[in-house]
Amino acid sequence: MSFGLYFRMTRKRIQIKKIDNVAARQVTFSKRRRGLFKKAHELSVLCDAEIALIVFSTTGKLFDYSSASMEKVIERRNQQSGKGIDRAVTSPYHGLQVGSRTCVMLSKEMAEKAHQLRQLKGEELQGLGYEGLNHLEKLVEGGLRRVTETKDERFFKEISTLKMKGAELVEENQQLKQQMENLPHMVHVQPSESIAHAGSSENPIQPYDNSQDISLTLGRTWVRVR
Amino acid sequence: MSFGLYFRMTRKRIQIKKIDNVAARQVTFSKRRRGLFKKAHELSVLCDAEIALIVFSTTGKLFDYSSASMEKVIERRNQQSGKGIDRAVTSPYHGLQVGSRTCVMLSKEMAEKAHQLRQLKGEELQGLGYEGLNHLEKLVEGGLRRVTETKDERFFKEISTLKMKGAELVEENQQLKQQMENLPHMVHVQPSESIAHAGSSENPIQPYDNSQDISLTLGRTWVRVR
DNA sequence: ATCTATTTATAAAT
DNA sequence: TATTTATAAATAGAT
Repeated sequence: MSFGLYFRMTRKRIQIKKIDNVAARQVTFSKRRRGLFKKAHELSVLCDAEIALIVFSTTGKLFDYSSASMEKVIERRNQQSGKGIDRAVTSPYHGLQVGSRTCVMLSKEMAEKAHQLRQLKGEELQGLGYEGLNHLEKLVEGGLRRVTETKDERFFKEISTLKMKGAELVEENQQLKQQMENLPHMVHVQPSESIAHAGSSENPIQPYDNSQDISLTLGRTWVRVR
Repeated sequence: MSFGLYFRMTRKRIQIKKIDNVAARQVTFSKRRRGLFKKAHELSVLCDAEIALIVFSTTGKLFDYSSASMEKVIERRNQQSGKGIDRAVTSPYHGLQVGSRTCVMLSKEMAEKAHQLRQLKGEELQGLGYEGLNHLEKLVEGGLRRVTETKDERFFKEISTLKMKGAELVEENQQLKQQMENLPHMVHVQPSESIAHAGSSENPIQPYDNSQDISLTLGRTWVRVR
């Protein structure tokens, strides 16, 4: 047996996108389906979880697994995710006067606010009928839109600020270079690799104050400060 | 450090039985639940399978995943597992061999793809019922999400690139100032308000290439360049 | 949460 | 379809 005479291109990492080759797709489906069901079972046993898993192959074949009763799990989910139960109480606080505030009313209002807040986060939706859910959805969509807009505004603002600052620095550098170029060539200037710390104060050119820069986060791709 | 003085009993194989320790069980639940959902998603993408996965933790918390619409998958299963003769309804392509593609079929598929494309743009929605619209909505939402994510990634990348460029400029700036400081004070340097354009070339200090910087930028706590 | 030694899953070949 | 094997991914236990 010889080592390293040829390189195996096989058994490599794959990307998670639809497998084009039909045969390969079926093989993978078969293997991974087994793996998935095994993992589902293990999770249910190890952690005492209730699990329902339904898989349809491309060809329409059904595979399913449930730690208990499929119907029971599905029903439990239906209740939990707040479907079906349309309480007649879509607006329980109808008729309350805002002006006449007692402590009792305030605490009720507080509770209601908390409830609304949780609903905006997608919780406690059981009491909502179609109308209510639709209204809530519109509300959240609007919120999402505004959040995104705000975020984008800030991105753009930051970027344009940075561009300006960058341009200023470029200009200043050019000035400095220009000035050095125009100097009598008594001293030969070369780029220095290490930066002697300038503890100066009387220098006509103010040393750059980098006291804040220590805490500058440049994200993942941090600059190598040579 | 010494070798072989003790044997690690850790990270060993585990048996698939309910984990007694509550804390450990919760940790495992969290880890394995993530893994399970990931695998489910991968299977749906790789093999174009339709999947529904419902998990209830011991504490009663619901986690679910569906490659399409949960309700649709469940409904499809109800039909499939309940009756035996449901094939014709659920899969209109049943009986067609994938391999035997004629020109007619290809053109049909093409037309179908074009139709789907227009639906993704919000057109030609007449033929869709509740389930179809819901599925489409999920699809478009997912698309929106990915577009936003991609956009954000680029923003961040640009910002960090700009920060790097900025840091380099600052450094160069410092070096230049340092060098000037160390020069014999024959020439008095003062900051000029107007910038003479430096058309330099023989300068031993490489001029900063700002040809790209027009479209670049830099960070929030940016340096104050006086 | 983060780190790794190990186990487990699995892609490609057979 | 099952088996094999190199490699990638998941994860148990520790920190």
